[in-house]
Amino acid sequence: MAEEETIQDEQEQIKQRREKLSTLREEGIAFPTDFRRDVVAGELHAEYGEKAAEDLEATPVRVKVAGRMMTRRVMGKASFCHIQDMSGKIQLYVTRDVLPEGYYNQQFKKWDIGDILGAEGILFKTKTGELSVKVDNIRLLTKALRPLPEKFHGLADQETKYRQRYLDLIMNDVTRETFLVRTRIISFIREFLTHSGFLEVETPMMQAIPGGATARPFETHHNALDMGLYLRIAPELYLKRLVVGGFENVFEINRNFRNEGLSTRHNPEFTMLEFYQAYADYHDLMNLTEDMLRQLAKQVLGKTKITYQGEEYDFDKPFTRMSVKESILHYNPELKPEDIDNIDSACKVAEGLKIPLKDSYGLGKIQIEIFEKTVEHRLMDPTFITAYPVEVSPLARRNDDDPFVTDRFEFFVGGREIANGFSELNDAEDQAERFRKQVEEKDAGDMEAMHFDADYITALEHGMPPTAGEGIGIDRLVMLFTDAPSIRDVLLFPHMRPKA
RNA sequence: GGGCCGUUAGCUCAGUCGGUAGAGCACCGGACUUUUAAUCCGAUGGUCGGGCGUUCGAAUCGCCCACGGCCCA
Repeated sequence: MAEEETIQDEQEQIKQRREKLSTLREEGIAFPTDFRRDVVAGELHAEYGEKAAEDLEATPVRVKVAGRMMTRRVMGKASFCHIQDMSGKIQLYVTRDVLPEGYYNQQFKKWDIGDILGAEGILFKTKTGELSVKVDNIRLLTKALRPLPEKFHGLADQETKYRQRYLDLIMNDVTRETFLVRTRIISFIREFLTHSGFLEVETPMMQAIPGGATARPFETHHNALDMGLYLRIAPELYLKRLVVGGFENVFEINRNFRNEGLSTRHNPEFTMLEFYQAYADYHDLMNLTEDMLRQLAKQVLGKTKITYQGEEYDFDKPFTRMSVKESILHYNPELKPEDIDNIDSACKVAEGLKIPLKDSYGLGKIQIEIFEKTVEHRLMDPTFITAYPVEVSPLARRNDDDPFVTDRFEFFVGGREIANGFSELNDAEDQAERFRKQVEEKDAGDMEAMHFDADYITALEHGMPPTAGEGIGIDRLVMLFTDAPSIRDVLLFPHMRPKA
């Protein structure tokens, strides 16, 4: 059966390449490991790209390069090819007469596009001025058995780009650049927070009680302990335990898991930055966020006007700040404050907007439904929305002047939520009461409602200093900065259904 | 979950009214010592996503399924 599949799988080109490999095996070591390069393509272009042909001739530079052969143009006794390494491409000029007798025809010409080569030679410029290596020693380091996608159109099929990301990375510069930017963003944030006095930590990915967010968790099982465990939906409660423990400023950049549907904005596992700062409040975090994102744009993209899907967002001008209620009234000018101030009129507004309501919804939840329906997608330039109702903020500190809302904000760009932060609820008794409310909702059938985490309450009872905390969705931030329409474009290996 | 679109050679794509499947690139053979989508000559390559049905005959029409994309909930 397996044999049958193999035969089916064997395309003509793969067969030919297997035969070439078989010959290589007979001739010696088919997969050598002893070649060492001394430079990568990007360094060569940076250092010698601007040099005149005469200068390169006057002081010969000898280099060893390696990479995947991406193109080849054979013209009788001479050939050009490009090899690609992590930093870019460099052209090789290979001629028959400087190689050992028979090597050019019997070896080099039998290699295929996609094979991985090591080459040694002198830098020079071609007639058209392209920096190239005049090769006098070249070896096949790895035989590729499968052909690459077509050189001109590259790899366009979305599904293959996601399922075989390595092909996408080989063929598409834009894809490579996207993931380089992703890494630069994460590096910048790590350095920014570290330099601001935050300590990077790691907290459990497997939790007995999944806390810190309202979402359905993945469940797993620990065999030796014979107990159920959950993949975390957020690190929040553990990070705040660390604040109780005296690690006053901490951050973690790591994966969260949520057992929900997939979309252009949702992947079951996604990367989150969470950070906590003691002796600070949510205003301090809004300021920090604004500062960090502005610097991030400058440093990573070299500009503060970001183009996303044809729209431009300015990170240079001060970010807008308004409350949930203000934003609802601002984007629904026909509404008066009293229309959303009590549950009966708010229900009418929601019904007018065709928002399905549940009996369990209080005024706060209804306001948020109205906000999500009429405001969220219109928050284009960077905007902080503040004063979220207590009802939808079970871990946030109650506002001193208006106990209906919390000292909380969310941050939006391009109509999408990027961050969520608040002054932390460090009143253990209030927190216990909020957990009880959540458990009631869970018992009433809300699969996303929180568990009661007694251990966390105990931690709070030991005293957590006044603290503000925030989470930033790294994937959505990367989407924004790389102009990616789907979260799958910024995840190296996005979740896919099994193919067959 | 619903709607729309897509799935044809290794890759990128055509395929008319239902009548035995096409191109470019890649690959194979040949020519060629500054090419860069190299060029020129010649040849090979197909489970048309899967299944069922309609039909003398299906890549094409119908139904079901799978996977993907976009939009909506």
